[in-house]
Order: sequence, then structure tokens, then C-alpha cells
Amino acid sequence: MREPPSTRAPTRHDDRLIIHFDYDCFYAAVFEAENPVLKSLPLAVQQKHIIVTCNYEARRRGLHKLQLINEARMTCPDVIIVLGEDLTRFRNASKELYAFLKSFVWSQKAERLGFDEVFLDVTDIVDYNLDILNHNSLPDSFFHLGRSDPTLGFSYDASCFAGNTFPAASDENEPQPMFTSFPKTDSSEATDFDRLELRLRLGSHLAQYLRHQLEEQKGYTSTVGISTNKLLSKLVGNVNKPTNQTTLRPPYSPTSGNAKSNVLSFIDDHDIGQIPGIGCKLAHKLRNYVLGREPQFDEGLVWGGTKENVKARDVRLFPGMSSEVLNEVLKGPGSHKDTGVKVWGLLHGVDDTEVAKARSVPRQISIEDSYLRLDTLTQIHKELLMLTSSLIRRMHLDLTEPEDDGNVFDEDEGIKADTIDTSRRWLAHPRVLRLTTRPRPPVQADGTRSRSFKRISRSTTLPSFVFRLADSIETIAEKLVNEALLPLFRKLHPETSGWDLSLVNVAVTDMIETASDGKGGGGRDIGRMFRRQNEVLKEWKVIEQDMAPSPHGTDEQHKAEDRMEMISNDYENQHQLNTHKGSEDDLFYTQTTTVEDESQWDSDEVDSHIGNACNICGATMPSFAMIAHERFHLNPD
DNA sequence: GTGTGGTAG
DNA sequence: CGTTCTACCACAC
Repeated sequence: MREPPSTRAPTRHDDRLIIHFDYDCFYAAVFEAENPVLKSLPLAVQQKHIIVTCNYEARRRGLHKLQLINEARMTCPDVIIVLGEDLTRFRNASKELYAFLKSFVWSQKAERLGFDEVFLDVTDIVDYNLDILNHNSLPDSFFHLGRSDPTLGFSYDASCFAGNTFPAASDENEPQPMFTSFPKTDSSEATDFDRLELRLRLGSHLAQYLRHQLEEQKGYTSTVGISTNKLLSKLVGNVNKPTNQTTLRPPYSPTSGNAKSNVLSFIDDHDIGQIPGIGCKLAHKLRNYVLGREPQFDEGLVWGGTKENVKARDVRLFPGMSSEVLNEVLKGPGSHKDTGVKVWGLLHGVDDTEVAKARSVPRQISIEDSYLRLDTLTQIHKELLMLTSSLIRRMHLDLTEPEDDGNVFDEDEGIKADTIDTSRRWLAHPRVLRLTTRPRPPVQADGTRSRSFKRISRSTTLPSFVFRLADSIETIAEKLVNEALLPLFRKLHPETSGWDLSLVNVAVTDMIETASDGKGGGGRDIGRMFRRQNEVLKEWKVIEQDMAPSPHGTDEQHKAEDRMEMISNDYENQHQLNTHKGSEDDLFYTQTTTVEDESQWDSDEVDSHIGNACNICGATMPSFAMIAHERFHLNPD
């Protein structure tokens, strides 16, 4: 009777509507989009010695992911194999599709997971449409995609789901609880159920619309899941693939009658390792626990045949199971504090993590390569140079934007051919440079190779000369290798020789955003942002941005504005959109001087005699006061 | 603040 | 069990 609260099912929160996109065989689709002839042919993408993915025509002929090249050629001699080791085209396509999907959401909540998955939180759009739904004519509904333009949207039938559902729609004459006309009741239980049902229906129609737009306008098909959180929407999408969508249908909680929660029956059938958030380490610990850890080490005891598969229900219903037990079972080096609580939630389909808001800049950029053998300083130097050059290029691509305001004109007498674009400005300055290697473990005396394929790393402050836009990438890279990376390498490998590296990674992290608004920047703490900006930036200029377009625009303009209203400042977009029309942000900051010597800002003490002028009101004050002062202008409350 | 580990595609 | 090239988070120091 008196179960501790933690052994009961955690509380579900089903008031959101989350759509999960997974582009079908993405790498192959990118090549198909570039060359549509490939669509009808068996196509495989190669990295090193394996097929990393292949299109469905190739799969029909027996190929699959992560297959060896030789094996693939034997299975399907006429397969077209393209090299996909350079990720640039995939990254660009991924950003383009992401920007496209994001342009539909109002909340800015659009999260990319890898190159080929996107979560959208469309709760606000769906609830908006839910509230204006005519319950007496559900089949003739209109889905509004913009708040201000009532013509922007599409017709749909709100009396049913679009696409597949889980469980599948009962084919026979339905005990369907829903009708073409929707009764409003005051019974709270019925209302909650009805509202969830409708929310999911609307979400399924929006998902179908977006899927079709993605295919028609961008040429990519996708597999989509619709539910109330990231876990469920991602998992349920897998039920019908490819080029399809699935909505997890109610009831999500056991009803007062006898109906079981569809969430539980859905999750229960999954192998423990299939649940996002439960990786191989956690899955291993969970299997050991429910199968019994001891029998592994007792010689005689073979545990009841081979029950290799442990399902979510096996863990959830294991005698005595609770979040506390899971916390104990799953703790250890590398595990997080409340892993058990998190996993206990996942086993019940509970996942309260938010869809991350679109960020203006990535948190880190890293470039790595793997090697059969890397053991001379000459080779190291050469590889570091290549990696660093790529890294600088990525930094320019992802961390700068065109300076399209009053020109930073070149007063120099002519521009050198190998200089890079100086008419750009930095959106963020990484503070830290990190070098990571993976040493190949030495062969041991007993002949067996030790299996520690671990990475080791050292980091340092990123020198500010990498931000000089006038210098060539090669110049910067060489300087960075000599002055920072080789010292880090010596720290990492004090031995003068004898190392054998299988991997080298160079990364910049700890982005200090030079962004403008607290909104498009991804909801960072503004005060912290300014504090950190003041660590590296000396002088700021505040500029009035053109305000919103005229209120008497055409329909086309309105549609564009509706679509554009939330895509203001995302780094994915910077390269596709060079104008920001209709942004709600009225201020942004332009860096005019980069401090060459950062050390003067390193101290905890802020030099109070260094004055900054506010370009809004003209006031002059010390840097530390500018923090609060600028916040004052940003936030009139 | 630095380095490691886990998870994910 | 590993394979490739990332990116992000959180813990322990």
C-alpha cells in the first residue's frame, strides 16, 4: 500500500506538442538532391572502408548501413558508390533544411540533433488553432500558420488524424471516441482527454503539411513522429518508415475505466537500449541488474537459456524497482547525479526536457581526423596545420557574419589576394583552444593489446590573433600551431618520440557571444553575456536597426513576415539570409575594436577608469556599469 | 577553470 | 566488440 512516491509512475506532462523529423537516408538524399538521376538507382555513401548509408533502392537490393565496401559490391555489383568523407555538403544541406523548418515555428524552439534530425515545439501554433477551432465543423477546418495573416495556412480535417497512428486506427467500425462534431464538456477528465486528442490531431496535420512542404520545396522526404515530448515523438516516428509519419494517440494516462495508457504499452515493448538517453553503458548496467549480475561470474550457473533482450517493461516491473534503486544501479564513474530518476521517467515515457531554442552560434567547433599511424613530429605538424586551417575556415563560416552596416572600408592601398574577407564581424569569440589525441595503446608483454581507446586532451586560452580578419587562414593556422598547439602537444606527450596516435582533434570552445539580443541569442543570461563580452571587447557601438516594415504591406509581404518573425538571429540562417526584415529586435551591437592583448582583462578587478560611452543616451561610465546600463536599455521593465 | 566520460547521430 | 566525425552536457578535480 504505502509505496514511496518514487516507486510510482512519475507525473506526465502532456501539454506540449512536439514534432520530430528524421530525413530519410540523409547522406544519400543529399547526393540525390544534387543529382536527381540517382534517385532511381542504388546509391551508397562511403566513408573510409564502409558504407555509412545508402538509399532505399540499394536497400531493396540487400545493402544496409555500416556495410563493408567489398561486401556491398558483391551483393549489388551495379551499386553507385560516392565518397562522403567531406561533411561540408551534408552540413550545408542540414542547415538549409533546419532553417526551412524553423521558419514555421513561432516559439524559436527548433533543435537540430546531428545532421538529419530536428525537433520542433509547435505547442503555441497548435494551441492557437485549437482555440479557434469550430467544433461544429471539424472536417472543414483551416490551419493558421501566421498570427497576423489569416490567409496563411491550409485546409484540413480536424475530425481525424493525418497519417498513421500508434496504435493503428482500428480498421473495423470504430469504437472511435471522436466525432466530426466535438462536444464541449465540463467534466475535467473528459476535457483533458479531448484536448489532448485534438492537440495531437492538429499536430499530425501540421506535421503532414511540413513534411510535404519539405519534399516539394526542398526535395527531401522525412520520417516524422508526433507526440507531447521529445522522447515519445522521436520513438513513435520509427513505427512507420520511411517517408511517413506516426502520431502516438491517446489515452496517454490510464483512464478511469480500464483502458491502458498507450504511452506505457508503447514504451514497454522497446528494448532498453533503444530508448534515447539510455546508451550502451546504462543499458549494460540495466541488463546486468534484471538478468542477475552474479550468474555471470559463477562458473556453473547458466541463466535460464539466453534471454538477451531486456525490454523497458522488464526493468519497469522488476520487483522493488524505483528511481532510487535505479540511481544505485546506474551510479558510477561518468554517470550523472540523478540518472536513476531520469531513466525511471524515460521508462514511463516521461521526458520534460525542452526543445532547445535556436542558437546564434554553436557551443564548440572541432575538427578531427583518424590515422593508421602518426608518429613523427613532421607528420604531426603537417596534420595539425591541416586540421587548424579547416578549423579557422569553420570559425569564419559559423562565427562571423557580413558587416553590412556602415562599411569598415579598406583604407589600405589595395587588398592582398590571400587575405580573407574583412567586411565581416565576429558573432562570438571562443575563449578556449583544445587539443585532443587518442594514443594507440602499446602492445603489452603478454601479447594482448590493451583496449583503452581513450582520448586525452589539454587546453589553453585561444590567442586573439586568430580573430584577425585581415590575415590569411594559412598564416593564422601556422602561427596557432607553432605558438599554441605544439606546446599543448608537448604537454600531452612529454616523451620526445614513441607515441603512436590514431586520432587528433582540434577544438575551440567556450563561445563568448558578441550577439545583440537576448532573444535570438538563445535565451542566454544577458548579464553574464555582457560580463563575458567585456572580458574581450573594448568598445561597443549601439546602432538603431531599421524598424519593422510598413503596416500596409502586400499579402506576400505579410506571409513572409509571418514566416520570418522568429528567425532573426540564428547562425544557420546567416548564410542564407543576408537581410533581416521584420525582426522584433530593435538593437544590436557592433564590435568596433578587438582587444589585441586580452591579458589586461583577465584580472578579476574591472578597471574602473576605462570608460564606455552608451550610444543610446550618450552617457559615459566604467565598463562594469555598462553591464547594468545596457540591460536597462534592453529591458524597460 | 580543466579534463574526462557518456550519449547521440 | 569495434568502425567516422562530430556536438553537447555534467561531474570531479
